[in-house]
Amino acid sequence: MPSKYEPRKIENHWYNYWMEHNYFHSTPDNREPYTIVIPPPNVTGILHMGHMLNNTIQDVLIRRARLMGKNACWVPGTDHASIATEAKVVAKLKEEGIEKADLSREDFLKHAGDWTHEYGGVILEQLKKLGCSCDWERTKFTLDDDMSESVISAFVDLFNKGLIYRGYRMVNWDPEAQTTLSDEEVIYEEKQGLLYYLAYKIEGSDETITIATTRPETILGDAAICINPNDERYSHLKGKRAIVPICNRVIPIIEDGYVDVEFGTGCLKVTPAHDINDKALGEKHNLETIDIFNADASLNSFGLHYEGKDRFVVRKEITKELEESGFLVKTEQHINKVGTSERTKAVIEPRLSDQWFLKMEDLAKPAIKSVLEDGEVKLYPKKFENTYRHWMENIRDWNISRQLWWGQQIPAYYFGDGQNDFVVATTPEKALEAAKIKSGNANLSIKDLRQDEDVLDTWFSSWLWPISVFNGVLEPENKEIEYYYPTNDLVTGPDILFFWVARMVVSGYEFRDERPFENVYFTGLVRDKQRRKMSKSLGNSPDALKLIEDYGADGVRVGLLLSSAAGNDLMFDEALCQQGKNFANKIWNGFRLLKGWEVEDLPQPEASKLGIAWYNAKFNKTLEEIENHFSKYRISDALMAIYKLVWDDYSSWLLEIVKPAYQHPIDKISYEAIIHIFEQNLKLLHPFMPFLTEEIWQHIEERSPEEALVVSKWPSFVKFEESLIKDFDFAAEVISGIRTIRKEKNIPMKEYLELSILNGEKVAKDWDVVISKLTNLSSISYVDNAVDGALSFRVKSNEYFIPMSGAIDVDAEIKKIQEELKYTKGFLTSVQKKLSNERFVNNAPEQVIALERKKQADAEAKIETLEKSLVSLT
RNA sequence: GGGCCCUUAGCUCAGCUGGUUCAGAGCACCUGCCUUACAAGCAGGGGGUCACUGGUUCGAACCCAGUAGGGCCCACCA
Repeated sequence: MPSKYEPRKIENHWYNYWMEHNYFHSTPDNREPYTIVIPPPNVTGILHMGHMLNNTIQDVLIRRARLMGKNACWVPGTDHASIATEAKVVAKLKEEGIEKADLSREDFLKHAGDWTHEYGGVILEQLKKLGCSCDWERTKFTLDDDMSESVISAFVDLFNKGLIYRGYRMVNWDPEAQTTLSDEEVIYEEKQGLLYYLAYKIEGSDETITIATTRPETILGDAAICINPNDERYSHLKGKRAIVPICNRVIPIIEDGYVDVEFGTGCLKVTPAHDINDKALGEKHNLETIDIFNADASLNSFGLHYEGKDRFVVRKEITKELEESGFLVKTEQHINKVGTSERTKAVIEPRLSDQWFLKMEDLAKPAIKSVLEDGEVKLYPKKFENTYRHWMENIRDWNISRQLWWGQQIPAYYFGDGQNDFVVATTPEKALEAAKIKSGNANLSIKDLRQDEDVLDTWFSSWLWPISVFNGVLEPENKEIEYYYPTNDLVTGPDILFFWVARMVVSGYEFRDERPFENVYFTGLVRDKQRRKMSKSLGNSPDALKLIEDYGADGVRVGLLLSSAAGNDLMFDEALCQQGKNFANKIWNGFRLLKGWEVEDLPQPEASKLGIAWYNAKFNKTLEEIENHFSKYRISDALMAIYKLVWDDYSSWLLEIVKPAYQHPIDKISYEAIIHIFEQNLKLLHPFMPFLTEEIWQHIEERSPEEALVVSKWPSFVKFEESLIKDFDFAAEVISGIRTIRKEKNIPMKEYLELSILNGEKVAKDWDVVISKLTNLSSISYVDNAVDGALSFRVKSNEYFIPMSGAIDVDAEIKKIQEELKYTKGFLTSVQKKLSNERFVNNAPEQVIALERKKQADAEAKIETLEKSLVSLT
């Protein structure tokens, strides 16, 4: 057996083994279900650190649930990610010299489908490398036929309920992807820009009026100049008209309290087509709306000689022209917030267009109540409830249409040119039926129907995910959905709280009248050591598969989990994976030790018996802690508790206690107990380190497939004697004291020491055998007086002596004791002060007072011991 | 502009209901060990005015107020 654990050799083997025996597959049965739906990654994405963290946590939860005898079901899948994927496909086609505009919708979808086939699902294969125990037979893709049908059916349902409407609104336009975006998909960034002061001539006079704008290129779409009615500087201009520079259009000067007299010059230009506020002003004052942009945000014919040029190019050029013709008064530095597309990074343009919206206000109500009042859905960490509340209570209608092809096409069918000449139906056939009725024209045919060109927002499919993966939209009463829904835990990043989590809660109540999940665990962002976000452009994101190669999947899992409290960002450092790998190796070697033992029918040494009894107590105490951590989703704390249990308590203490002398056999009773203990440890470790633990488990003895660790049983808590742990801790202090003396005096381990013990701390002497074994003592004796010519140390009020041949530095001993004495006296004083404070004695709970009394007694006893020693030394 | 959160050892973070010797853990660091499971290891050790100021309390890392610094979310001010 190699002395180093070699993960590469065994990981694939065990993953295949688990798959062959179908351990990850779940079907409804009598057991309690435990369900997680994966946050579906982009179908063409590759595994990054965020996925690794996120899915490791899910796997820990699901594997633990499986061990606890629940029917664990983890549904994997991918998301079609319409904007991102379509953008990638468009770019790829462009490279091949094909323009999207030259393709038919069908051809484009075929290209996109092929692309998805080629790259899609890579990420799922990578999850397998990480050890994720998903039920792969259930793998879903948000564009699968049944998933799409669910989406369409949900759309029709909401439309029929009057919750979906079509509206001509100002929306966020991504000129690069040439689609609208929801408000959530727009990211505002502060950018240093300029505030341009432009002078407009007043009609029929030489006077000018100066406005301030950040967007001089939009003057060609101006519909008015607006002043504050209370602003006396401009009151003489009321009712007059101004002339827009360059295009020389005459526009009214209007008044509105909206204008802030403090900002800029106190008057502004109104461009209803290109600003949401201006649009409101335009409607209020009945202004003309002049859209000067094309879909790609280049100027159209209203742009005159700038037609065809991008808005940012025009901004520069028009500034120059305005300057040359004297309209530009001045410019000022100005920081403004610029909206950019989450996906393409393009600067967003507000744009008026026909879009589909979902009314959110009423839908949000049960979702607000559920999370914030009833606690039916719990967020971890809790602080996200505030964010959730704020968004939900100020929710706005959701723009669900996208001007893309890659996605579910909106099931609206137009039969005429009028505003209302359309019907909504799940299929063209049904649409035709409806259209015949609505139009009153029984001769309509399918050919007369035009389906809406737009597709639905990707999130409009993923918000149904926990329901649709179990076909709960199309068949609301099927066995699967009734069994698995509501799911238990959701693990995801806080960045999609609004996009996805909140909307799933909404859809859960709308479509099933029930929460979609009980607990939401938000992971933090994975950052690099310098706290920078991991990103492709920075190149600071390590290659996930390479990490698994280098440290083993278990090592990486442990590394990621060790320092990632829920909701806290994780500063990733490969050293963490190294720690995980070291831990794996530690466990591996613990196993090698057991394997090397020869077992015989011998009487069990007292030390082993005690050690084992103690460890069992310690194990159960730790198990209690672990359960507590899990119940609060403190996954890294749970792991750390196991880490210390296995490394410190099991390896460093227990194994040393029971380890037989070199080339001696171990007694059978101890051996069997240790094997059992080791197996219990492996069970606790399994959710975190599935590969290593299964490998060892199967090496301990021959196991049938049913006996695999992955489907074994999580240890159940057994009551334990606290006193065992206390006694051990005391003994451990004594051992540590002796080791310190060995170290200070450079006494090799091989050399025997004698130990004399003075005094009466009521400590079980049983542990003497353990102390003796771990510190190599030739004898232990109890004495009534301090021992001369010995080094000493104290634990509580016990004093320990180790006689030394050769000179003892008495002065040093005295000094040491005096220091301890000083400290203890100081401590005693503080305790006494507390106890003599009447208000403390009267107000503090009895327990606390009793404890202080105990502290006092302990300190007094210790002082007595110390003083006696001093006397005997001097 | 509004809201939320954070500041504890060199680093990353626990510290749950104010009260156990409460000032902790892991890593890093220092010292000594190739001791026959493991140097990816063993044993031992150092290290913090709990951001600052004030208040409440018998008692504060923990509660309250303010100050400084950091972060996140939301919002249409040209």
